Amino acid sequence: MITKQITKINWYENAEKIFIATDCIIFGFDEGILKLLVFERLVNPLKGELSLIGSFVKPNETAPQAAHRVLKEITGLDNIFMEELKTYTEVDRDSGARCISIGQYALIRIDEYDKELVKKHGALWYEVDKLPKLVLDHNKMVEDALNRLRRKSKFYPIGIELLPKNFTIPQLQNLYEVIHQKKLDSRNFRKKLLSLKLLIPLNKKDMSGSKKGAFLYKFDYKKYKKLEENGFNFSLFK
Amino acid sequence: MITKQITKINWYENAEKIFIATDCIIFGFDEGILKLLVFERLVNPLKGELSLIGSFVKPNETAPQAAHRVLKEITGLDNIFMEELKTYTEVDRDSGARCISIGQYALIRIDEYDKELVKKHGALWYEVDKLPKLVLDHNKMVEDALNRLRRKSKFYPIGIELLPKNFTIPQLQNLYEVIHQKKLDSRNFRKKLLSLKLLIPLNKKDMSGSKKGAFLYKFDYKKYKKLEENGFNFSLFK
DNA sequence: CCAAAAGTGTTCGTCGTACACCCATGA
DNA sequence: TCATGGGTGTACGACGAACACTTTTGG
Repeated sequence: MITKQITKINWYENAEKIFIATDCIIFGFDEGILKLLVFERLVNPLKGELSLIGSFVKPNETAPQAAHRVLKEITGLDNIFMEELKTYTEVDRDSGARCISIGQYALIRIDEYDKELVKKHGALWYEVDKLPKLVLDHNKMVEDALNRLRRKSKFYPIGIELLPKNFTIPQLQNLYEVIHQKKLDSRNFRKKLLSLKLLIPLNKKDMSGSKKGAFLYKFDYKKYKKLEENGFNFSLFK
Repeated sequence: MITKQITKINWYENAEKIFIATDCIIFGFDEGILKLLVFERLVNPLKGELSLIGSFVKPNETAPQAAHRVLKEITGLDNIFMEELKTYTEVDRDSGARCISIGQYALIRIDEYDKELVKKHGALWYEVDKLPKLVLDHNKMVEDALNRLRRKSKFYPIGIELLPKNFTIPQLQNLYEVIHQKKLDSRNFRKKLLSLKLLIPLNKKDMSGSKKGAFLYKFDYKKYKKLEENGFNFSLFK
């Protein structure tokens, strides 16, 4: 027993600990434009430079917990859609110290977040295709997250997370067109979408987008979940 | 400048370093069975128990480098297909110390690895559906990796990495049937596969699987790469 | 000669795609 | 009344799915 304990101590003593951070790639969809929430650093190091919102992972929390903690702090939102992207482990990615980062991308509903809080923390929305230089490897993280968003939204209804809970079909089409940088035929889009029977009609119109107004729907998450378990693919175009 | 330096030091001093490991979920395909390479621990801690093959990430290497290092050590192989799966960051996942792990799954060609080396390191192949209890959260890692393999192999030709470089169409079909736990129609499978024009015929037969023998092919990686850049999906069934 | 796996074509239905007009409304 | 975006139907082609028999050869 004593031997085992000693060996165990040696086992860990042979290794070196490393700083571990998590960075959030936060997307929002505002007036037909895909945007990213970045952060003007209020403190050193790198004060004044732009970066993703991140944090060290603390000894008593998991990486997702750390990410949700900072997201809550800055947007006021719980229950944000967030998913691990990948780790960034280059030896010299952070000149200050050896530090690996777990990239996590988040999709937030632009009508829900706390605008005061965001402003207070020096966070700003940038259009994804007009991004400034960010610190360290953060631009690469954004690029990776965009690719993931594009690929994943082809087969999973994660785009819905970027729209208000009640949304119209033209809004969703517009979102898909922006994400995939491609015009879609509205008749085919609508037909395919409705054939999935995953939208619950609210029989109310949203009048903000046009004079005629467009019917509002909400997504049937429960039904989708059941379908997904049987290998169903949510795909709206090829 | 001095101020900045001091602030910077404080920035990192507020954080705590953590042990960081990487674990490899190594799949192989042998005689129609999907297998996993596990490791009987030769040293403490947990001597004698079964685990995935892993290592701490050293101060001077990235996580993929660490994974390739241990894979080379144990199988003798370079250039193994390997991809990050996800991180495992539960606070108490390792009772010995706070330690997060980056799971990476690997696909190896069962005809290529160094059997002597593997034996020497106490590594053993287990059928994936007859897995024993592994240490820590390693069974969860395997489950996650299997799900990834199933999903990803539907749209990307990663299954090829599990077959010898020269393989037959029935071999590939068999692999797909095993991965996706589903019988496929050989006529439709063959037709679809050949229509992609991604197999280079070798005009040689493999006689090991039947009396008649089956023609050998190799995969046209170059051609696939070009197609993939244009959004092409390698998919052999629904 | 026979068992066992490899290889080959056709039919049918579904789904993706292309395409043009009317509707409702606020200004 | 007109400009703007919302909503609807049809025809065609491609592709996935179902399905049965012949070929080869080692034993």
